[in-house]
Amino acid sequence: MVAVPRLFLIDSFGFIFRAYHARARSGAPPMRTSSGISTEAVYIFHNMLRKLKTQYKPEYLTAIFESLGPTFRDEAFAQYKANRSETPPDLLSQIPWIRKTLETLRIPILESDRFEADDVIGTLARRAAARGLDVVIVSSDKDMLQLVDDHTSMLNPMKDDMWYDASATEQFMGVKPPQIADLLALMGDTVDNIPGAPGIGEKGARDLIVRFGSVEGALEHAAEVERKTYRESLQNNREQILLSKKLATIHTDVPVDLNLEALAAQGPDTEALRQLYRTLEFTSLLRDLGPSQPSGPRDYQTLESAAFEDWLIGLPENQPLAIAAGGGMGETVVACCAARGIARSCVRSEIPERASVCHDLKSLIRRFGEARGIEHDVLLYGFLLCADPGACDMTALSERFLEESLEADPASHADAVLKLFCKLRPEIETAQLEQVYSTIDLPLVYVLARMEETGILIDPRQLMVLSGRMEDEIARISADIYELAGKTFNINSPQQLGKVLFEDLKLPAPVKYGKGKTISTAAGVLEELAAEYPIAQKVLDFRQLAKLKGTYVDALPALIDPKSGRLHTTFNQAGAATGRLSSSDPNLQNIPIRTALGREIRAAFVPRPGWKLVVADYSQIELRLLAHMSRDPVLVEAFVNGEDIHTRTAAEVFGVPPLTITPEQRRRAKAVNFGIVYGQSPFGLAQSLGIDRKEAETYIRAYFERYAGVRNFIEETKAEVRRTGYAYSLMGRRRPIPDMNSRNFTARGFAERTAVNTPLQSSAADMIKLAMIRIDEKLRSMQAKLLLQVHDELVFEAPPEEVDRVRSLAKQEMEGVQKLHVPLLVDVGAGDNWRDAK
DNA sequence: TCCGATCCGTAC
DNA sequence: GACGTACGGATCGGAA
Repeated sequence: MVAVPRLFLIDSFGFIFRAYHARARSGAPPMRTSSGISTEAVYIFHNMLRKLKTQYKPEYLTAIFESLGPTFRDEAFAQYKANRSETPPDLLSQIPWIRKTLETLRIPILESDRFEADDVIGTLARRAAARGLDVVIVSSDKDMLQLVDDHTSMLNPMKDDMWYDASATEQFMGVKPPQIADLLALMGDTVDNIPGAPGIGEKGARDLIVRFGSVEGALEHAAEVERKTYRESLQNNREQILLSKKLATIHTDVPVDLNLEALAAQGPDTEALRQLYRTLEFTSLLRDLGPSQPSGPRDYQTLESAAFEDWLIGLPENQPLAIAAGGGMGETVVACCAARGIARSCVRSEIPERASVCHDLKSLIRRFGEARGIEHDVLLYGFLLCADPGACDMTALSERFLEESLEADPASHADAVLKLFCKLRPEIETAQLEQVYSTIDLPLVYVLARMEETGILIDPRQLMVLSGRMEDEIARISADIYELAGKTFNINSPQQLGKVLFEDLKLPAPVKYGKGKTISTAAGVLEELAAEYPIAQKVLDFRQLAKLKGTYVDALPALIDPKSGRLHTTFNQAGAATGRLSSSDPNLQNIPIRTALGREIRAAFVPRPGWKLVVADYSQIELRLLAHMSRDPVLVEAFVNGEDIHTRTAAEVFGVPPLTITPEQRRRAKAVNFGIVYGQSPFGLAQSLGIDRKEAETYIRAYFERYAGVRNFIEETKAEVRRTGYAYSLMGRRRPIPDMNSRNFTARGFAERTAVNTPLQSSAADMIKLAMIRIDEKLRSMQAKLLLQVHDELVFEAPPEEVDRVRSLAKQEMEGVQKLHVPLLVDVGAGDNWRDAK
């Protein structure tokens, strides 16, 4: 006997909903990638599909969806089965991935924006059966069983691949398949919002349908029903019951075509599948696929200038052109990629105006002076999506998003840049990150490029003098330490130092040993010993001097660019997970300020001769953002009234009038405020204040009693991040926080603190970036220059006649950058060096 | 000889 | 274990 070909009809949303809710009910934490994409439903759905294909080898199959295009998000999908609780965002966000999965598995999607999936399935089932096919409905919805007949069966993948033919259906439901709508009409279905007959449950409904054959039969013979509640329910709810049957009945005659050729089973697109697994971090599936083909551009030519130019000119108008630069500064190779696999390279010293896509626009601008036409920077795209500073160089982006290792030549780079653009740009749009990109990150590139190019002047002679003095002091302190230790050793080696202090000299070792083999000699440990053991204080003094000398006093002069005579840092826009900038080579965001010696170093940062440095810094920006986001009345009031926030906190926590607050009380309140922003624990606060945990606990308790709005904000923020997997800034920048549901106590605690801190730090970062863009715009018509950004501070250089304008411009733009529920305050100062300008 | 891990300390 | 975000210097030990 020749087997009849089979058509599998997959009830996609029904399966997805049930799979998702089964997991949610189980209380298991949601499955996410390290970048925060929810993947649980995708994974389950994918596995179901794969099993379906391998186990049953259907000749034809298709996945039915409810609706078409982007509207399904807002309308059809959200309202799918009105009684279902609102679609959780982490399920909604998986729908595009599920569709992508179907595409890569080459399973055709059928959807209709006008008819319910049930009706489409019903209609297709009947039409296929009429053409002599066997139909298998893949669903976990018992409503579907009404479609079962001699040619149509149902497979429930949620229930261990239970098969339902006509007899199994009758056994399972207690009625024949055509009677299932009748059964549901009486018993109702809360999930599908079918009211049913009040007072008649599953058992009663089954008995009635078996006895009378149908809803209509039961209604007609209602008077014969012995049980009073049933009888009256039938008699009194006639309309509702008939409506229920209408709702429960699946239509088999909606106008959809059955195009069998389009539904023929095909093998998956293996390369796309590999990429998908990579993105979704389905590592075991990835392994099953085996190794990928290495891929550079297939068509790669090196051209002479003229031919290269001709090629560029010949490219279609709106085709994206990716660019990458290679070679040393002397011989610069520019490679362009116009379409996948097609790259041309040429030795040139400028960026073609035609180029529109790159990786790290700022470095191109620094290198070539200009890069006019570039609108897309895949470095920034990648970072906006994953907020992982370690994942955004070309190598990491290729690994992470393209599933391939990157080859070294510029043409392969250009090729990969284009591929990344094609992949990341749509993700930026679906993640609603386009706004942040176009209003903040992209325009900031040009501002930062100018700042780096300008650089800042330091006075090396001042530092040389300082270096000599420190050298002497270090020698003296070293001698003292060796004297006290009774031998010489390398004080810079924590290992040797620990042995000397805690083994040779037998100082009381810290309770907490270092994680590894060494005993901690950290400052906190030494501080506790300093009062009793002079050597501990000496080591602290040594450390401070050695640190400042090595890291700043001696290092900075060596980094002066001989061409400009200035220091040119690199600002990394993808350097901090919160969206803050980072600075390196040299890092000018950690120049000392706290100690007198440190301030000496700061004093070596000077304006060009005759000019002034102007410094503008936000006062308490993160606490103000906390006030804004939490709307805590006490915190808001304090800022609105322009109070000293730490004094006010002290007054609240200690329960006394602000005027009676002692400096020590204020100090403690300040630590509490810091702790709040960083997600404090009693232990951390105790540590930072040198008090015991109990006392720290009483402060925290008192704080949250007085600032209940802050406590609510913290709890709500954590809940939100737990639910969505992301922390967001006010501007919509996001950071995946994957560990909120970790079973690992430490990892979860860390995630929770990050979840609270990130919205504050990210929003502050976005705000100062926006202010920089606006200020830079106005500075274009002036001589003054923006030189540095240090998270909440901007440093300018201005000729004397522009100092006042720069001061007021900075203050105005920074304070007015964003309207909050509390005022923003910016302090401005000017002076002959960085220390004195503050 | 180089490179990464570790410890430590600087900034906001 | 324990308070967020970075960068970098010095040491140390293993790999090349």
